[in-house]
Amino acid sequence: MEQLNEKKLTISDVAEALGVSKSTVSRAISGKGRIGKTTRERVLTYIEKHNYKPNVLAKGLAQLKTYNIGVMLPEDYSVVDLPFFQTCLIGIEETAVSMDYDILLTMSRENDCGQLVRMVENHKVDGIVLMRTFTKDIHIEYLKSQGIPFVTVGSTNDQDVIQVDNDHKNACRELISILLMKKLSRIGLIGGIESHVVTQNRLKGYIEAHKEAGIALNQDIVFVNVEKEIMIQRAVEKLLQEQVDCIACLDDAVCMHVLNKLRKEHIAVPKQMKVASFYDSSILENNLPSITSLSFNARELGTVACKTLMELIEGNAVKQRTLLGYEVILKESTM
Amino acid sequence: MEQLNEKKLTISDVAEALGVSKSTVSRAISGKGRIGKTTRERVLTYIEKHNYKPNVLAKGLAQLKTYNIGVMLPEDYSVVDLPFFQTCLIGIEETAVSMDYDILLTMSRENDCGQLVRMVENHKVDGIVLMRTFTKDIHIEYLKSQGIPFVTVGSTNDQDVIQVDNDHKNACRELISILLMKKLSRIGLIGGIESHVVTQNRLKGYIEAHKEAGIALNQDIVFVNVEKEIMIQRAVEKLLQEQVDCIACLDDAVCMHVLNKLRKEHIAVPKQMKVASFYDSSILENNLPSITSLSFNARELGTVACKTLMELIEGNAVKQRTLLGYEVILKESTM
DNA sequence: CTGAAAGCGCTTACAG
DNA sequence: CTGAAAGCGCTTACAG
Repeated sequence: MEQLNEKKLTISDVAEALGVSKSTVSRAISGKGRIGKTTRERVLTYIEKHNYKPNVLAKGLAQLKTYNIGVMLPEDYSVVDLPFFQTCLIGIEETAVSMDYDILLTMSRENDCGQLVRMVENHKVDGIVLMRTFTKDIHIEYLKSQGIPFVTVGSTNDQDVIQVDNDHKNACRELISILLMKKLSRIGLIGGIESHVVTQNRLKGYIEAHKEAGIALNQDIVFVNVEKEIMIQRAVEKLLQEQVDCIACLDDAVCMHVLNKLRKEHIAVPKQMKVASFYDSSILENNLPSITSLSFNARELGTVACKTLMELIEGNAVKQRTLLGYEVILKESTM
Repeated sequence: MEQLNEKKLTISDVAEALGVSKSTVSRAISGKGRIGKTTRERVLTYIEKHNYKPNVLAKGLAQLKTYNIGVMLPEDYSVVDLPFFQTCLIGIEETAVSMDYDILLTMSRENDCGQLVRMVENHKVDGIVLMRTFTKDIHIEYLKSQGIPFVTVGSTNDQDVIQVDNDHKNACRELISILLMKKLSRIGLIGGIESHVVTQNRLKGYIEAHKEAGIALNQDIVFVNVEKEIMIQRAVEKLLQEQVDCIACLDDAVCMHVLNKLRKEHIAVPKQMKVASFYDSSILENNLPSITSLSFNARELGTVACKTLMELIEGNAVKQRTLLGYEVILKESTM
């Protein structure tokens, strides 16, 4: 590490110093091609000692690879979602690094894939992870048109897209089933953006759980596309009028607002109203009472997404859709 | 955009199609070197029409540049800090992209600079932005030893390090001064990690404000290194015993806990106790009462940091330290 | 098992 | 103003 100002070693330097050809050095390092065991070890010892590191750029140029994967992070996500993306990103990064890849980060907005186009056209990445999906997704359209390897974190209905997601439908179904079994037969739903595939999957789970329990669905207690505080408050008011037993929130931001509203109305949780959330961000962590919720392993999601992308880049076959598990965490708010 | 499966154009293809040399094409694109106006336009029109994009890898290899900057994000930050880093990152990204650079993202832990070393040794970046600094910072040590361009977001006492930060000392001084002028002469302080330079700067501001107001400092109402909930609760108890007029929190996570504790103790804010925070994350956004706090422009911070790094990479002189502004936002909690 | 050579797609002195 | 050539640091058929 003392090599301040010392010029970086190249493969030629190593070859010259050892009296072998560049090809030999290259083979010793990559492990590809036939090479004598002793030669190999001489090279390895030398580069170890002199801290030679190949220039990934040059390597990439020769192989027409970049050893970068692009990660598209939504630019506009809220505090609630941040920990999820952060943790997922850690999973991606760890996996990438373990395969000697790096992460090229870029931000996306729903209707602008300029950054994505730029990254692809500039030949800066070998593949891409899309961290969010829309029902009509121009990013996906573009990537498909280019034939570049990519996977999405989160589901799409597009059968051609390689995707990795938590099993939101079954997670939801299970949580709602449990609540229904607790004799909470009127479970209100608040939150979620309808154009997000995940919202649709959660709704499916909600519906299935009711079907399984033989309980009729009541559309009047389902409030989708409700995200702003005022709208949430109104939704809660209506749910109170409808005398639901429990309010299930599509995410923690919504849940937070629901809890605030209930506090204002002097409705005690869980005594007078049960509450559950389909998400478990750290934002609700310290709430009293503690909140029953679904829990997902974001890091694992990142890991699996990245591994899948790697397979894709290397031309291996992968599952078109990978669904990861979930946990139902029962806490005070539904006791 | 219809070029699915069509092979990427290279500079040779363009040269051949136009009956000129590769050098000419290169010059037309880069704008470097003498070139005839008409030739130049012919080339530009052609590449525009056929959507030719230079291979940045090859360009980089020829120039020994990568057109990437590395951004080190702390891996372990909390919900409170996330929006800050996120917004700052957006500023960095926008600036980088505008200069045709990309962001190589990596995570750091306090005592592990493995990822950083990897990124540098693999020749993957032309410069680096460190998103967080420590008083004794191995990342900084390493980068200095390598002589690679880098800037830090956040302050260091190291005079050799190019740094960009908000003026936390003066921000703090001004907020505390205002509070002191409001006849709140006993202002307790809670939170902050002493080894962070920012904490030291905030403390300096706190001290200066007292000096200017001619009010004696009282060490008994200053609680640094208090981060966990239980410790914060104890600190609040002690501050209540000491009968302070106001509690100033080093950040919003701490403030959140302070507010919870006060609520538990049935102390009304602001009636019985004023509260202020040195930070304005969105986490406290919806609090009632609204919380007086300092406000910083994270995006601008990112922009300036990135611009500074660019100058550095291009070998231009830059200010060793750039201090950006702040706002004091007075709200209900100190009324 | 090893080497010489061509090539990846660009840039940049050097001639002309 | 333009071109031929060398070079950036690697990889990889092709010979031997």
